[in-house]
Amino acid sequence: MARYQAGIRTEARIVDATRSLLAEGGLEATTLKAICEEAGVKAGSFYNLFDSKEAVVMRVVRESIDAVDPDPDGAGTDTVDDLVAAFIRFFLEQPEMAKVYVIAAVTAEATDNGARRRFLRHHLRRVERFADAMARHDETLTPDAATMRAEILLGALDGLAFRWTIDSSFEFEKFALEAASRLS
Amino acid sequence: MARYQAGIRTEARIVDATRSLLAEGGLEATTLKAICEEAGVKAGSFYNLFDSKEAVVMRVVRESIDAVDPDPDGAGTDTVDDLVAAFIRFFLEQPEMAKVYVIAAVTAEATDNGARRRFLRHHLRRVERFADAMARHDETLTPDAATMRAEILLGALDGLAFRWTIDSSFEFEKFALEAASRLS
DNA sequence: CTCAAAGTTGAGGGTATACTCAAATTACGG
DNA sequence: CCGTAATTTGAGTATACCCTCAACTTTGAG
Repeated sequence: MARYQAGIRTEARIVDATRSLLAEGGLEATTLKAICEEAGVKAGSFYNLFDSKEAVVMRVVRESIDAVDPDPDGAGTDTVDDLVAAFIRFFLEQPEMAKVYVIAAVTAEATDNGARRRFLRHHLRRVERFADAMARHDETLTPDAATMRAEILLGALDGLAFRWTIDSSFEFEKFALEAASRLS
Repeated sequence: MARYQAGIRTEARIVDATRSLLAEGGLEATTLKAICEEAGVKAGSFYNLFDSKEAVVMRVVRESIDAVDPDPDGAGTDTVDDLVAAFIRFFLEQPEMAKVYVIAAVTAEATDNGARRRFLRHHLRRVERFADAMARHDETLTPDAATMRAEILLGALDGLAFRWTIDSSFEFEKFALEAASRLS
């Protein structure tokens, strides 16, 4: 038998609650208790719909990243500038979410539940997107050279974003754009 | 009355135990219980010598970073290459410690106990070291331009190191050196 | 309607954490 | 030695967390 509408609505409320808590107070504020209270649901209901707290957190983070994708359909029409702008937008518009992403990625290494591999896959896809855009713009670029440039540019963007998380007065956008112009 | 030798030795044992645990299993393995067991000390003794678990962890991380400084006395003789090499060395030789540094820096933002400011101060000092070394090498560089270059280079190094923490097969050193040559 | 499956409840299990403190013990200058 | 202050003990406190489960209610297709 198919799912009931009630369950689907509850799931949506839990996801919304998680997103709201993550955006406002980061991972620290996003306890199971808080999620359930915000969603108006008891713990048992949560575990009827999700395997773990981590599952819903990862889902929200993933959705947030996808939401700023300049080319969600993978049509191959995005430029490096588009991609850099999307990256900057993610960090400026959703700083707490970005921090959760960083923390989750770093700590995922300890727990071998496949989270690390997911992060890596996501990163590699992003590298590929950047490299493709670079190759489209400069046809003399070999694939390997494009990949290297993409890794370094993404590294710089990640590092500057990290820099900004520990000092919100850092002019992240300015430095990120400068880094992009030097590295693409 | 002055400190007893016993207390000084106990403090050293606790620091050693913490360093060993951090290096082997990261923050996750470094619980108060584990520290006390490894050091052969009860919890009460620990709190007679340290204000908190965080205090000893931060001390060990700081000492580890200082241990690879190419110019500990600040004589102003270090080159950009020296600084980059020291950075790479810290991550390659003490990967768990590096991860602890990253996690602590990211999560420090939530807790306002001054940890964030310490990280920022440390970063700014490093930026200054890089910028000075750049300015010494190229005297036409204005201080502002040198600072910007230093921030971007350090951002790239941080980002590539982060990249490496989620995939140990990533050729961190190769990419870091390439980034340094493109950005300095 | 019926009734099986989907969804919900909510108290509490299990576990881990950092940290405290009054009392006992030890170090060591005088 | 003596006495004081440094050190150590270790059982506990306080707390927070994620998650479970058996009983109950609601849904909606046939």
